[in-house]
Amino acid sequence: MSVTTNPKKILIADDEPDILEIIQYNLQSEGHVIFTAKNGNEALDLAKKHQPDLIILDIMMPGKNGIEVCNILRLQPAFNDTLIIFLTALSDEGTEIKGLETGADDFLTKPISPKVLVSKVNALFRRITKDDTGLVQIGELKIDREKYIINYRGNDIILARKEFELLALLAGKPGKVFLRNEILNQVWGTEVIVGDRTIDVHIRKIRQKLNLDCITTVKGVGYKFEL
Amino acid sequence: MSVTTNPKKILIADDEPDILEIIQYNLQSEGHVIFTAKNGNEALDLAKKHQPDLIILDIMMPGKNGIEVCNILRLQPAFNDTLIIFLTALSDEGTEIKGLETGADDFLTKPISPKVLVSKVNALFRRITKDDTGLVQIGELKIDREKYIINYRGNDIILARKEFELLALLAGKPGKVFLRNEILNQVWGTEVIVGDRTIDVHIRKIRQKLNLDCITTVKGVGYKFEL
DNA sequence: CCACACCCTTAACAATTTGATAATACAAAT
DNA sequence: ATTTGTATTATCAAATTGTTAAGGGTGTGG
Repeated sequence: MSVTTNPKKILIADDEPDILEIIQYNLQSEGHVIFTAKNGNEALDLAKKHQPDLIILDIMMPGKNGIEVCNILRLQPAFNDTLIIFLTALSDEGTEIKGLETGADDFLTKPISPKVLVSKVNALFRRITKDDTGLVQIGELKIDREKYIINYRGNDIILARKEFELLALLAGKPGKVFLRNEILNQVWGTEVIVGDRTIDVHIRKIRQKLNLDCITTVKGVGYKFEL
Repeated sequence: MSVTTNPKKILIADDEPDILEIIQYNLQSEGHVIFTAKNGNEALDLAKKHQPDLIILDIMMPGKNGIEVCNILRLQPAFNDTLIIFLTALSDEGTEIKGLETGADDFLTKPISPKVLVSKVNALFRRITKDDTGLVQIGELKIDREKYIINYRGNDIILARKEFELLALLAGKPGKVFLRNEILNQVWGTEVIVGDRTIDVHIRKIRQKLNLDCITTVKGVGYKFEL
């Protein structure tokens, strides 16, 4: 269970203290900030006050129930981007659909599995947080697969396609020695056949352009990336 | 069952024809465009070809299973924004968590309830569909998607439809390199087939009309927008 | 209905960049 | 010294993109 690098504000509303506690504990372990409410009205107050990124709402609560709360929130533009997950004891399809159509983003049925809860929460955050998964960083070297850019100490370095793919491959697993065969398969594909010296030449160009001793030759085996 | 105003491309992969058909039927009724695959490899091919907005993957499939397919897709920047839902017969918590951590956005367990399926799909689309204010601004460049108008430093610039769509696409994610394939799919659609030089010509016209060095060529890969 | 303007695509050729290879030099191990 | 494996460099062919002009299609105003 890793600590999230990007902590979020999460509001949990449920009338059962046990549930509240177990959810709170597990999401706090992920590094998030938790607020708890015991009923619908309290949830609304806290939501307005703290503008959480995610609200976990039990459907069955005294006072306003979860769906009512969700409806009220969704009417306010301020909560357009707020994620909402419903919680319910009933594995009732009708309720579930109603909840989703009300504007919820997901649904959890009790009994709750803490691991599933955490996974779902992370999945939702991953989607709305624009964390470019195409970005790899090793020390001061950044590799952005999406932008096709290598950046070292703030300087952009232009690599040709094969060079880029080769470096991206090696840097993807720093320390791992890639056999020449592996490299050929990954970068050139299994169809193409190229001569023995081709890889060397590209490695040389990368070393030259990066002007950085980061690719080590393992004689008779292959190459590895290391800072 | 409302018809969606914003049709999406959805790829479904499952080895059971019945499941395939029932999902296809229900999502088609919502107005979406459906592609189907019978196994993992076929799914990968179709995904590359059509760049769907959502992929529904059965976990248990001959050849490559759903999780493998997901892993492969998530490594490619072009599929960063593609939604992925897993499908499985086992209500196996371990598998579910593994799937979500692989980069899936949601999870459905068989037997599938068509209504829940549709609700979940809609919930996901609702969340990611950009709040199309129709107005995008990058630096001193304003793009009004509704009025089809480009404005740079106060001067309106008239672009033809294709030119506009092309620029709007690139400018939608500044810095990101769009593969020629991606561009073709987004601007021309998957049906139309145009020659190799068509994109270049439009790019040239945009560069000319904007008289601004904002579109960079990444040889062998594609184009990107940057101010 | 015609003339005109404009959009999209394509063909043809120019310009550029890339990637593979050969030839040669170097280094370490046997 | 010889063998094995890698580094370096220059060179050339292939791949990719840029540019221009031309033709078909569509719409508009007279």
